[in-house]
Amino acid sequence: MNEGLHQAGEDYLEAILQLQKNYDEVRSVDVANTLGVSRPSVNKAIGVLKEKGFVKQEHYGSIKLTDDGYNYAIEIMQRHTTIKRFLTDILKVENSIADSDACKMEHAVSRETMLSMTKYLKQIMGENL
Amino acid sequence: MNEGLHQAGEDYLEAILQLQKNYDEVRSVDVANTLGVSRPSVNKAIGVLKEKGFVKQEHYGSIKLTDDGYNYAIEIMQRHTTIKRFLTDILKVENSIADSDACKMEHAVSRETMLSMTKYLKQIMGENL
DNA sequence: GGATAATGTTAGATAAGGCTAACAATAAAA
DNA sequence: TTTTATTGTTAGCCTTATCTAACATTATCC
Repeated sequence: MNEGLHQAGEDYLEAILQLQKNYDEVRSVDVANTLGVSRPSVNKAIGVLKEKGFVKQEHYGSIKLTDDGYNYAIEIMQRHTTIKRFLTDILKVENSIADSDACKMEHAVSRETMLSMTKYLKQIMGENL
Repeated sequence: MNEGLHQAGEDYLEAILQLQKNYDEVRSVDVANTLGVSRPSVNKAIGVLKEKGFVKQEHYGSIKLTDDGYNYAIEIMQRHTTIKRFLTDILKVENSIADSDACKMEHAVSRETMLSMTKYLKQIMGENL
């Protein structure tokens, strides 16, 4: 239980967090649309996330993050935000490319590097952050 | 033919390039040891790379990169080098972490971002590059 | 040069992550 | 409140990437 997830699992958590912020119920069809996968794929993925204790869902019910799932999702989202900001503000990468790169990089970067990146960003951008 | 590869395929090409630089014959057992996978896994992966025209190998013979494979491998290696240098020299990430992060990031970053990163690195590091 | 070791290959299994088709349950509309 | 549409679930298949076990081939070493 509660091991780390790979890219796919993290993407699901992140999508659920986003939807949870905008709507009071997270439906699996919305997760499917957000991620561009089929409903059965969501179903299977949610099953795994349930087993690992990141998500809860009753039969035919809506999807909810557990505390662990929420914390995990928040971390991924922060990574995304930080990396994207780094790419746009420091490296001057165009917005949409920065976003899609951040999507992939957020799963590849260690905690140590994330910390260094955050520190650097603060140091360079200062008030403009 | 000659489509792009995913992480695994790129890792194989990169390993082959490295071995090719250090030894005159690239054997699949060495690729296996380099990447920490089994010989059959290498065998199968090489089969795919052959189909895609990145590698050639005769039955029971040694592994060689095609021109396409070489160019591809060089690009991956350059990404690795650039990202690692960025992490160590700009973000001050510790060497071994920078290396393992670069290993993963090299497959996740767009050409555009690589260009920006290279430019930034030159600009900041100047002569010390 | 023949025994032994190392390497390459094949076959078949497993796991993750995706899909479609079909059915079940719920929600929406008439 | 039926009918219809949408959504959730299940079953079964595909692909990728890995593995082990077994066998084939090549190298190495007396």
